[in-house]
Amino acid sequence: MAGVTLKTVAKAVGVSPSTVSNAYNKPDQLSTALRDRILAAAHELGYAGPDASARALRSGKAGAIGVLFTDKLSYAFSDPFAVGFLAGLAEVAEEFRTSLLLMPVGTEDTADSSTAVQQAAIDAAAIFCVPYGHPALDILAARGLPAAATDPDNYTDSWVAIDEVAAAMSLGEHLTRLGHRDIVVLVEGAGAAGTGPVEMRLDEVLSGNPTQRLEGLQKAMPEARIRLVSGGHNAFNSGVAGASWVLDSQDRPTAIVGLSDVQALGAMEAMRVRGLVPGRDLTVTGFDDIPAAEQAGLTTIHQPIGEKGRVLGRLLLDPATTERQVLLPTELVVRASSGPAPKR
Amino acid sequence: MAGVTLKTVAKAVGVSPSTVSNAYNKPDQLSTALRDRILAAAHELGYAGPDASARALRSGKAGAIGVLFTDKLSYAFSDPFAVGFLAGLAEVAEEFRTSLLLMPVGTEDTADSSTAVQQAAIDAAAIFCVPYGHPALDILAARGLPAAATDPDNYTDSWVAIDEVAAAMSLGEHLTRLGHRDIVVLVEGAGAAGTGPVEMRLDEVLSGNPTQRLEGLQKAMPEARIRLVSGGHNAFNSGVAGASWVLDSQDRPTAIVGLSDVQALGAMEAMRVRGLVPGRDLTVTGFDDIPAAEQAGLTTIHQPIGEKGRVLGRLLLDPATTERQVLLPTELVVRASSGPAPKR
DNA sequence: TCGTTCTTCTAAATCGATCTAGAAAAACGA
DNA sequence: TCGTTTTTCTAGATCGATTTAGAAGAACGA
Repeated sequence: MAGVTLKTVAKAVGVSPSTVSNAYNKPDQLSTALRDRILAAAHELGYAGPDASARALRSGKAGAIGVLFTDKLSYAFSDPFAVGFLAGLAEVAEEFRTSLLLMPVGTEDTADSSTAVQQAAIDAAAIFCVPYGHPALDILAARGLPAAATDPDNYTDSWVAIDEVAAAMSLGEHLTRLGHRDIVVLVEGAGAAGTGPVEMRLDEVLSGNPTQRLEGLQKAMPEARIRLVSGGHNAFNSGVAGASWVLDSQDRPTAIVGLSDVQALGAMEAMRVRGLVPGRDLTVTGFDDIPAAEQAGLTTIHQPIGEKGRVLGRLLLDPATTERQVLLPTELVVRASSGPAPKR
Repeated sequence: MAGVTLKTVAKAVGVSPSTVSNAYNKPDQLSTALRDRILAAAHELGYAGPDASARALRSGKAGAIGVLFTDKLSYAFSDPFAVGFLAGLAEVAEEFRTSLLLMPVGTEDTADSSTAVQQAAIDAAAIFCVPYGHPALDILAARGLPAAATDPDNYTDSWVAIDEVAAAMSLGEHLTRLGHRDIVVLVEGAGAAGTGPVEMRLDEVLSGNPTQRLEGLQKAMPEARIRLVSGGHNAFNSGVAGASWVLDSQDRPTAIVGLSDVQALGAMEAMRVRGLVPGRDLTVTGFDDIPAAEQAGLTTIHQPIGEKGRVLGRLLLDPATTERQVLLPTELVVRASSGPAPKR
């Protein structure tokens, strides 16, 4: 069973290894009769076709693109935004007969993160929300693989993104129009588990999307008091925790802005538990417009999540795509969760 | 930049290729001084470390496990059950420093499905809800890779599953107790897109989970009239479509049983649109207990979704795991969507 | 001082295919 | 019939590393 290679088959049939290889890869390079004979012999010997690693080595094509995540891989699947993005990417990958290799790169640890990125047999890499300066990016760069990112501030010049600042501004303007002058922003915190929600300073916020979204908010609400609170990493529960902490404090804002929809949905849940109605008692807004946002009636910034994945896929796989940098449109979607600030 | 290999580095430093290889893989096989010199030279030359394909070929380890899906890859991400399973699998994969290679295998087309399964450089395969007899499984078998499945009736003797029949029976008994004698089961249909919902015969239902769940239902409800309806593949929209068709028909059942939660949730949506209240006007039940089921108040069969992935991961990666076949527990979770059948 | 054991390093084989260049045979045109 | 093209097949180099067995030198104990 084991140890059956091209050579074994070649010897059995009485042809050269090259011919057997051709039987699999270039059917028009040999007569049909011989090809059938080879395939039959291969089947009989239990030969499963050319070895993947060997083929990858020789031909230089791995038939897979890697997807880099900062977070643990398990988070990736719990985050609807990531899931939507992956679905889009997968669609294009399928089209090009390419598999998707998911690679967690850890948050900061160089030694660990390197292994996956270094050892992976891939043709190209999709960089999904990995902050600038992450060690894995250097490793990737060293490999010289084509890469495309979901942020313009990444090391590669291929990316698909949205205008985060402008999007956040339109949200900020919406809040301003509604009269909000005192808001709390739920951000993703570095905070270790168990420490509970904490108030953060602007400079503590990691780079990437969050910073730009904050920047946009501040620009659009220059007169507002903006506080930052983190309930943990980017997840529903963190939103619940962060918002609960805010709601139970002596100093409630008039609006809670989740920097992602999942956090905002968590905030809505925290309100529900306390008998508060989003949009009436307190305004809650999100970011991204994941499917659940619509059902929950969450005011948020819509961005074409699946399309982001699809465009990135084409950036990596489709030679016909000449554009290297794609900016997708966003739109403020006003739903029931936002309402006028109560008079003071 | 390109063409920098182990040899290049070796020549530059003036050592043998083996030594450079050891510098990366067996640091204790050479002096620290030399190792540093090698690594420095490598960095300077822009060498990104041992080539993944070559390493995989020589050492026989790809550092990845493949995940086989029947459906299109993009569906995998839209299905909460799949997502939960993947999250669990990913957790274990991470632990073992292994990446996940997602491989769609198409529904039936041999030629197409083979490519991914054949070309993938993987150490083992996770077979996720791929029906028995699927051509990709034969290809996989021929490769002689370790494999584990989410169904006991698959070709490999490693699997993690639930007792589908028993689980379905407990659901059937629940419905019987509530007085239901006329039910419609929403099944996944082969139906091409655009054909609209159709009534199906039992023998038209594909093998695997669905058949067993139906079997359990029938066993527990011998006197009931059980009809099968398909609104398409396994998705929310299909549930909406199938249920709408049923609700608008002249011959409404007293209960709609989704063979998966997403279908059941679709059915609830179809009811909502029509002003019907699940549990009062009509009973709706699901299967799997995905997160959304709890929020929606859906009566369903709970199964440990994430754990299923974790166990499968250990089956494939953890040499310490001796068990080959794991049966996970299930539980009927009664929520608001099921209620007594109206008196006739 | 001499054999013995470590440590450090290397030569050459090997993993399993694909590719290039070209030979042998068959088909073709005039 | 003879050169020319096309079809069919092959030899041998090559992709880039890892591995095995062992050499050279250093350290060690008695």
